[in-house]
Amino acid sequence: MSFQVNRIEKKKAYREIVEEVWQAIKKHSLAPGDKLPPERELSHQLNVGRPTLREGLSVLDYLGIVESVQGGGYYVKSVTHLDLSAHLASINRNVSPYSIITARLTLEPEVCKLSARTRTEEDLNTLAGIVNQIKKGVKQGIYPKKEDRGFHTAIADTTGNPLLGSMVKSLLALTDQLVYQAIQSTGYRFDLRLHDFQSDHEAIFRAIKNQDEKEAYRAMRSHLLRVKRDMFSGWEEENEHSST
Amino acid sequence: MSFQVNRIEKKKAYREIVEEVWQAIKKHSLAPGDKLPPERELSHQLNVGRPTLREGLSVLDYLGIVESVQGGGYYVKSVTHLDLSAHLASINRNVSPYSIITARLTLEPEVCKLSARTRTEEDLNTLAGIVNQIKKGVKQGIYPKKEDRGFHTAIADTTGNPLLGSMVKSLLALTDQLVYQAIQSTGYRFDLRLHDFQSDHEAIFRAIKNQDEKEAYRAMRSHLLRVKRDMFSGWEEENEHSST
DNA sequence: GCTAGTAATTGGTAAGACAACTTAGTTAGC
DNA sequence: GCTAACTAAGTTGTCTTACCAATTACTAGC
Repeated sequence: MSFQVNRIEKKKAYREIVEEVWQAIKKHSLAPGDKLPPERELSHQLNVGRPTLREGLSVLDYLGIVESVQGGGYYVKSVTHLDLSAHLASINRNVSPYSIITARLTLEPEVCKLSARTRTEEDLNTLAGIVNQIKKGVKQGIYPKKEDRGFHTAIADTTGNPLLGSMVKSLLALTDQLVYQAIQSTGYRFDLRLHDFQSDHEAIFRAIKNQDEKEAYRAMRSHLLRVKRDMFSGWEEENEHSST
Repeated sequence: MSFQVNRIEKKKAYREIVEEVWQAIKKHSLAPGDKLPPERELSHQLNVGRPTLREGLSVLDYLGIVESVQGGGYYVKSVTHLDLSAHLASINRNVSPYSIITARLTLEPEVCKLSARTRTEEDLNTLAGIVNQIKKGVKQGIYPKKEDRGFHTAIADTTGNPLLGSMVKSLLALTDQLVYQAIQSTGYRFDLRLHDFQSDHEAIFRAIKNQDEKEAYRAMRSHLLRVKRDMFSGWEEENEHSST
């Protein structure tokens, strides 16, 4: 056997473009909302042809990292994570509301438990703020959806694990998308009992604050079970079996 | 408020190409390993220019759904899930081996527990086959990596939940990638005690077979903890803190 | 079986027509 | 005078055709 050489991998140009732009965003050289240079200029800067540049930008566009508006330019979208699930759902028909809530039930209680162990005092402040905003919203009789999502993602972030954060966020994005679809196509209305909803969140927060792992797990699980119940109340429960 | 109209969305051509090809794969008109028509021909069939077609194919290539080899053609890769994590890792520096194993520890025991509840007799046969192959490999003193991965993904699949399957598979793909990187750059060698490794798998299988949810959780957790220990033995444990 | 040459195919570039948006300037109405 | 609506020119993304380079697959000849 001859000596081993590392395979020289000539990266495709479009991949380098994807990484280049992504890195610029990661390094905050490009902030959400920023405008990228025009195609003609950028292709010259990167020393690639315009069609090649467009291959890279198409990937970023498809992934939801940038947005192109004809005549306007390319704009950096605000992404805090790589949301793969969103377009997975648009293509994969096997993803049902039931499978989403089951996945959340599998993942989030454990994440919550981990959060109770790893959360810092600073994390606690963030969470407290969100819980307060939720309380305010509920008082006005509205469902503070944005804050709800924020609460769940904030917990995932307190674990300091980017993978867990990404997974939880993707599942939440999927939830939004599918629920929205259901409302659009069937007029289905998701009836949430706001009061329980709020006390659930407070219980979860309290457990994380007290670093009570067991209770954190239990509280999150019980919360999601309630959401699941509310989602499927009056619905055919056969969904359970068509969730392959 | 006036009547509601659906926004007329003029889809970008490349997006239609992505969905068209993806659908063909989903419908099994295109099986893994199949060769796509040449760019020029396909672009003619789809009635688009070649650079436009390439934008779509680039997305599919980046997502790992197809593979292009220069001079060879485009081939459909065998994807059972959308493996986004691989690219996430190549771009996101925050993903450390530690965060991967932590994510696995968070997710897989719960998945295993769920599997104990939902597995069918057929699933059991599949798992038994894999366990047997692992035993065979261990007997020969080799680490049956492929079978190991197969075991974990098979368990995820028995839950019947495509999201859980996708998440577990992505984490496994990430593991492979990062471990490979570590070996390449530092000469690091991952020393696994094969015997324990095998008995772990048998214990997990037994628990799932007996539908013992609690034991399934415990067995998987203990298995992953062992893997974690073996991975980091002799390594600076400070990794724990740089896993943001 | 091996090799060398040829065809097929992807990788990448260049230039241009077109469509949609932006901007600035102009006009109409108050 | 001031604002709002229209207009026209410039900017920018969208997509096409055409061309060459690099790599792989194939075939003929030995």
